Amino acid sequence: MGVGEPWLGDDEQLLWRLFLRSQVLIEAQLNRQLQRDSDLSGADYAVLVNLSEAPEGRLRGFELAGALQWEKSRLSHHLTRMGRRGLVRREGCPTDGRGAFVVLTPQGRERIVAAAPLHVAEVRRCFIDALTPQQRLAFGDATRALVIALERDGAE
Amino acid sequence: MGVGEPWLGDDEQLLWRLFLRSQVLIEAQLNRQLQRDSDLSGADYAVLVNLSEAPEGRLRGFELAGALQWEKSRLSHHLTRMGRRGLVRREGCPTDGRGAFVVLTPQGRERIVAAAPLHVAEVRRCFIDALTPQQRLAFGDATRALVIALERDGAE
DNA sequence: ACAACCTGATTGACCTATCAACTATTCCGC
DNA sequence: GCGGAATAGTTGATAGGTCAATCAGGTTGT
Repeated sequence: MGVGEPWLGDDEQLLWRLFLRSQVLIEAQLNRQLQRDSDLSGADYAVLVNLSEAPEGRLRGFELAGALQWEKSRLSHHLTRMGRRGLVRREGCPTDGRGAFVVLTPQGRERIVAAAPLHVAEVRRCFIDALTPQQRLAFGDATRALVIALERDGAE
Repeated sequence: MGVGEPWLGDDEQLLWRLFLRSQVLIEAQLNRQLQRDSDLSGADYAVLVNLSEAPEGRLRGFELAGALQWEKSRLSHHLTRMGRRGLVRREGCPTDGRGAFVVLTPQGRERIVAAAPLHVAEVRRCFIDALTPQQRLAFGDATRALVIALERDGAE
């Protein structure tokens, strides 16, 4: 036994399946809301939030990719599509010839500013308000432990 | 402010971002492991697990779609691809002319039997063992509340 | 019996994600 | 400074996901 049993116990199994299910449900719910109210995908929203929080609405590609935990090629394709819709723009980096800045356009900023309150309200409704204050504390504690373990693991 | 503030407080914001991040990280980690060790995607694995737990490794399409919470068209496309790889097979339903059974092939069963212990070990390593027993209890409690709220919401 | 409707499933078009290969630039050791 | 390794980003092929349309087979009401 010592190091950990190979199989999961019933309670562990249940916990894991609950977690998987919560992910699927909440992602679906929030994507629906974003699409319906703001014509944005969850991916679009995540990109726009990151840019809008950066100074002058601009980030280097690799910074954005890191923040989102996306592959560079996914980011590149996605930015091309968002560029076509006028949400972002690419700009060369003067100090590093390889690199590029991703810049929020004025329309992009308008869109995220309009979308955010509606989205936040949905997050509150589906997530925050579904938990008691005690549950929120305990949940945050456990989730933090999880994230820390996973990030240590991923960093290597 | 009674009904709930429009914006999220710092602690709420943090909780939400932790949750999002935990989802991204754990999904990525487990998909990587499945692909590397067993040449299966998370979706493949989920299908195979459901079939292998069903009597005789066979389920009606709509049952499988329900269990996975997938759209029928997603399932259909995915089964076509898995069929090409010899993991599953379709079979007509004698008692309902519209319907079809999805059946685990012998190779499919081999694959899931080989994949499961490795995958479970990774779930244990990344998820179960990253939490203390107290954290697991609290996490399960909160996640259950979340799932219940989301399912009530989705059902209407 | 038969029309209207519902259900289980498939298809095709389109959008998104991943992987491997590639280009261009910078960094580093010597 | 020069050759090799590492880094930033793009591209194209392919796999996966969503939506709307379709189809065949059941179900229900009259």
